[in-house]
This record gives sequence, structure tokens and C-alpha cells, in this order.
Amino acid sequence: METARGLRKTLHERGMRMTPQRQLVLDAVRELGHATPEQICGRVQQTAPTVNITTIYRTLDLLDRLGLVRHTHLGHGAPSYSVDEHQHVHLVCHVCGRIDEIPCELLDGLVGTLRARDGFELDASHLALSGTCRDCLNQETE
Amino acid sequence: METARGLRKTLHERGMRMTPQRQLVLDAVRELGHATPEQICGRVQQTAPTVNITTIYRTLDLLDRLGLVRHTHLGHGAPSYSVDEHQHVHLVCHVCGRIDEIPCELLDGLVGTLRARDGFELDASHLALSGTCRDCLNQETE
DNA sequence: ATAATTGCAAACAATTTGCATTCAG
DNA sequence: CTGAATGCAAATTGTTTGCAATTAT
Repeated sequence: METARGLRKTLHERGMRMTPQRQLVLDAVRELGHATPEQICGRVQQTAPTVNITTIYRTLDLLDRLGLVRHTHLGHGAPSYSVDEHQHVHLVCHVCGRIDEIPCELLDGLVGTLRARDGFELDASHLALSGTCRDCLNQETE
Repeated sequence: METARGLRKTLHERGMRMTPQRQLVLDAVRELGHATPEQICGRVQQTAPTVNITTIYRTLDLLDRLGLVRHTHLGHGAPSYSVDEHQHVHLVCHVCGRIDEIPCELLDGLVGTLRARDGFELDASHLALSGTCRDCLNQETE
């Protein structure tokens, strides 16, 4: 597997090791798409029941620093992790909690504005936009 | 004070009461601009030291539901509360943690796009946009 | 050997809940 | 008197830390 090799190499360069736990966490993040540390832990423990949640946290932190995964704070509670390739913006409905994804390119205009105006480099792949979804808007009307 | 009367009335209509604690919490949020429940508690306790943090949480939740205050999740940790009138978007630098504010109007284009495309009503006053601030970008270059 | 990694228990921070007491209408 | 609101202690949730035991090189 592509990224597995890459990860092994990156780790080795830094005097770190590739371990079954790390592989399992990366696999779980990839399989789940979006997941909290708790959910990732559950997935990993299906294969290796003794892996501790502490290791999940440490590994997610490591993978995040290495740029292999990202996390987003979608409202309250635990953050959601996903693999870095999987880029999109989240639309979080603060009424029903529903989460939709939209392509990052929709933010290109805003990215340009902030770059020019504030020198701020917006990271569209980290983003959660909150508001009211179509369904909840309709229910208000009814 | 304007909002105090309004709040008293709103509460009364719902069979709830205006209490010193509620007034103090609203005042604190207004004075602090942006603050976590913990900070708001500290501010309130300067005046009334026996007010419990549980009451702070309950009151913030109430004021939030009544639309008098809002909260934003600026990254990890506790959310930040501010009064509803005080509208702006947050630029959160994920490198140094710095938080800047920009006018909501800069998002008007995006608001329109999402409304048309997804039927999603973006709430620009709730927003935290993460990325890299000017200073941290410059340091990368150096 | 020796340095990295893990598991476990305990600490911690933020928040919520249950409940008895207090307070206003 | 009755329901609303508060304070306090305890429970919960999400996360981090210290440390001893394990493992790869």
C-alpha cells in the first residue's frame, strides 16, 4: 500500500518506527472517512482488541503532525479525523447536527479575498461552516 | 439598560424569571467581548463570589437559546461566547493560535453560493476560519 | 543495550446531572 | 404554596501524563 510505505519511510527518517498499531490507526481513519478518536479506537479494536485508546490519541497526533491525517472541530465534542487526501468543506447544521460536504473550490473566492486583504492563508480542508440546512429551514416554514 | 428589559420580558413570557445571576452573566459576556464559560465565571465572581459555575453554564445555554449570546468553537478547548450584536468572522491561525476578526460581509458571496447550491443558510456570525496568519507565513519563508 | 513504543492507571479539563434548598409570584 | 432557579457534590466525557513493561534495532 502506497501511504504505508511512505509512512514507514517518514518515520524511519525521524528515528521512529512503523508499528502494527500505527498501521491500524491509519487504516481505520481511511476506512471510516470521518471519525472521532473514540470511533477509530472501536474500529482498531475489532482487529486488535488490546490496543489502548491512549495509543489512538498519540498516533492520531503523530499522523496529524506528519500531515497524513487532519482533524476538524465540527461543533462541540470530539474532533473528527480524516485522511489528508480527502478534501472538502463541512456544512454543519446547528439545528439537527447533520453534516454535509461540499467541494473546497467553492471557497476559492474567499481564499483570494483573505489572502489579499489580510495576508491570511485560509485552509479550506480544515473547515466547518455552521448554519441551517435545507430540511431544517423548511420545517421552520411549515 | 436596553437588553436587560428585553430579557426580563422574554423570560417572563416563558414563565421564567430574571435573576441577579442572569443579569451578571449577560453583563460579563458584554464586557468581555469574547470569553469562555470559565472566564465569564471569573468575571461574575468578582461581583458575586458565590455564583457557581454550573449556573454560568446553565445561563449561557439559556441566553444562547434565546438568541442573546452566541458561541463559537475556536479550535480545541472551551467555546467562546459573545453577545449577538457583536458580529464578525474569526480567523484562527492554527500555527500560533492568534485570532483576528473580519467583517461578516466578506462572506456574502459564499452565503449566496451555498444558499443557491445547497439550500444551506450559512450563519456567518458563528464562524471560525482556520488557516495561517501573515506573520506565521512570513516566518516560514525566513 | 538502548531508545522507541505501548498499556495501564491516574490525573485533568470541561461540562452535565441529581437533588435538596432557596426564592419569587 | 408552588414552580423556578440556584448551589453543591458527584458523575461523565474527552484527553493527557507518568511510568513500568515490551519491543525493534
